[in-house]
Amino acid sequence: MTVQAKTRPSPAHEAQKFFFELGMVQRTKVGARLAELGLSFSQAHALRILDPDEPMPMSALAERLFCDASNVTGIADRLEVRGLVRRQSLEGDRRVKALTITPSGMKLREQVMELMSQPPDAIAALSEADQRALRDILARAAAHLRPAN
Amino acid sequence: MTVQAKTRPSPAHEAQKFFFELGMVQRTKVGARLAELGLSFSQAHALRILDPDEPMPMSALAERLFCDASNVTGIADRLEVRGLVRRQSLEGDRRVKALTITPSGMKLREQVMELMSQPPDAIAALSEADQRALRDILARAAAHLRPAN
DNA sequence: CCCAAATGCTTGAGGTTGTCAAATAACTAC
DNA sequence: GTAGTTATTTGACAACCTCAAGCATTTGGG
Repeated sequence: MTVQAKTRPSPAHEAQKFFFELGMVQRTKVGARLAELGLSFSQAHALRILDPDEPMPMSALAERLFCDASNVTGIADRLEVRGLVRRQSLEGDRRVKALTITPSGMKLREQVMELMSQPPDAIAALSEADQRALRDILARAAAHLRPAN
Repeated sequence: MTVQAKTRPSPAHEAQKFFFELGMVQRTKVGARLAELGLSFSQAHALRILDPDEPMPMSALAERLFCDASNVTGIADRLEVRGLVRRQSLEGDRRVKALTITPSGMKLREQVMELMSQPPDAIAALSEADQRALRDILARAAAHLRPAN
């Protein structure tokens, strides 16, 4: 009998491999399209997170971006210079500066949303049934993100 | 009748949203674990791509990393300084420098493989059936990556 | 054979992201 | 009101990334 080098990877492990591969390709494709809009990935992601109707404190944005608050300063700077976003001291607590999207920022945000919510070709090429099943499974997985951690 | 603001997003669009969310969380978690090993994401990914048995030209690595060749110079530099990797001029064409993993690099590579192929908690928490279905669907999706593009 | 063009890598300039520690300003509680 | 917290900023530093230019080597045509 031949040597079995390793036990066969679990379904979750194999899923992870494909997941990573798809994510990597998508990230670079999206990155290229964003560059055409003059946006970095982080800038675009920030623009996407900001609520058009509700100014968001920079610390809250940092949390959503999973990064240090000092990092948000730079990102906000670059967005503000381009007139996409405005810093607005919160009344009641002038320490916190909330970010609002300008009309010009809203226009760009639309394009970013469109671009980044587009599924990768590899997923768009799946059958209707697969797409539906994928959505449902990922929805269940994403649900596990909230409660535990 | 009420105004229907937008048409309901397609399954693929919704799947993409969850996909992105899961990927984002996983990336930061893995990034933190890699930092403990003293590796950046790019360095770890490079280490993972390198074939332990077959020296890989730097240009080939650049292609796999979806980045400019000049970028690989820096990444290889940092890996080489730490003794994880060695540059080796290819005999037959001394222009190309192929990267080989050192024994010390192999040890670290093992840990990186272990770490990065671990599925995120959110996926590990799925039922066996879901994990299997997810793997199969993603495998079909990933298959679309090769031929077309 | 020899020179021009192509190829693989490196270098340098310039920009973004990211972290940490320290500074500043503003609030809160005693 | 003073001491301690909290939100943002600043500065120092490192990694990543791209582009253009440079260097060495190889290749191909005359």
